Amino acid sequence: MSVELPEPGTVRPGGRTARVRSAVLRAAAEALVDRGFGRIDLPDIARRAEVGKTTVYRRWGSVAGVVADLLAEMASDSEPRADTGSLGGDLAALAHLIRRTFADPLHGPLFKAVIAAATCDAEAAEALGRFYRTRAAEWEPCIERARERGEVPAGTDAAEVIEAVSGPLYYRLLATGKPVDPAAADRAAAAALEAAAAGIFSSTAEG
Amino acid sequence: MSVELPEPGTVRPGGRTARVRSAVLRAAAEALVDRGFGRIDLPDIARRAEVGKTTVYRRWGSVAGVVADLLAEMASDSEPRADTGSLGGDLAALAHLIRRTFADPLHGPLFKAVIAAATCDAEAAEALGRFYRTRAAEWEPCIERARERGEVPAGTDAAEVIEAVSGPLYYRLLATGKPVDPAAADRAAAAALEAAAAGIFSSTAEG
DNA sequence: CCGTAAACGCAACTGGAGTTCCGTTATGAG
DNA sequence: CTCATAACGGAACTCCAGTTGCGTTTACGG
Repeated sequence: MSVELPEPGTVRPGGRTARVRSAVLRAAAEALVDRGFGRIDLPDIARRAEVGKTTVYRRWGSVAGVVADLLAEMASDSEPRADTGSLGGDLAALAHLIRRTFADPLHGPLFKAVIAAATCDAEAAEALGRFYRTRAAEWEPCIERARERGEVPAGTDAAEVIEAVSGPLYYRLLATGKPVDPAAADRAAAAALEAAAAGIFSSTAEG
Repeated sequence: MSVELPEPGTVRPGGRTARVRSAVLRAAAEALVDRGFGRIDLPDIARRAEVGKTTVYRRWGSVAGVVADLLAEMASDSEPRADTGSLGGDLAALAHLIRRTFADPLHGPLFKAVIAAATCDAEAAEALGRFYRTRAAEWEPCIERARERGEVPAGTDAAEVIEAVSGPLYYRLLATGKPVDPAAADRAAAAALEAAAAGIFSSTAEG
């Protein structure tokens, strides 16, 4: 008697269904870049994707839903982490990766859109959280190697270090509007390194 | 021959005009809190404010416009800065001020809404930038006093220090979705202090 | 207190976002 | 290859956000 309603696209995910999905995600990225999150709607995306708008409403339901799916797609091709031989070098690499992403004419607007979507929609927020957990796990070995080298104390929390590097750059992008330039990236990395070395991010540190 | 078009509300800013403005801003804040930036529109705000929707369209034009004005209003009642006698104490006070703001059932959602508006609308972005410049100027004396006490080197940039404290907290709120708890606030303040003391935010520091 | 015009607000209109219905295409199991 | 049905797409519909026109209220200068 239970009525099962599987999400459209989950039972027959191949062929046309897959083509439609990739067309919609590509169209959404394009629309986000040249109009911004606040100025697009599903008919807009459907037109660009050359797909029936009914389909987009049925499978994604809202712009935020499409963005959440787009984000899941982006998470799958994760950037490789650095391995420069020192924590300072690795953190600088991370900071500059973030900076370059923001400066990129494609990915910059996309990231702002994704953050905007996350503030409006729980599903998008969840997708964004997953994305950053994945990213943090990817870079965790850098901190582990630094611990082995004795650059940071045992018990240093990798996620905290990454947060300290990323935070100021995101703050610039989203809050103050100041440019996220190379100098800002260097400072963020250097500050995080200094704090990590001092044991600020170590759980076994002074209470 | 030049056609002047003053913004509505600028020529006769008193009496009814002022009442309408405060009613609209109050209604907008209420709507933002219990529906979120992505789910409100101007007719919604006009209904809550018991004001003609024509008026709201004429004076503010869009939800982002209302949010920008709301932000300007919020900036005017600026929080007082701390003066605990040590930079560590002052930065911790700042971090906890931010944390309490995010946790506040009124201001928390409001801040997320404001950031979302800034990603969608240039005017809102500009208003947000002004807000943070004001906030940074307000707290700048803390760093100045720290320099006099010899806690940080000369040439330490106050805005950079504030950015280092605030950034990780905003990153949690907007990107990872991890809770902005007291421990996170303490870490952010401690990390910024460590980096500042090491001269990372000093313009005269090692090149 | 009066008069001008700034600002408001009602009502009627319009365009398009979001929904529903149903016929068509084509996936994937057998 | 065949068939059941998942998924798509056109078309028609509804509803309301956003706009316009115009009459009413009222701030504020004199």
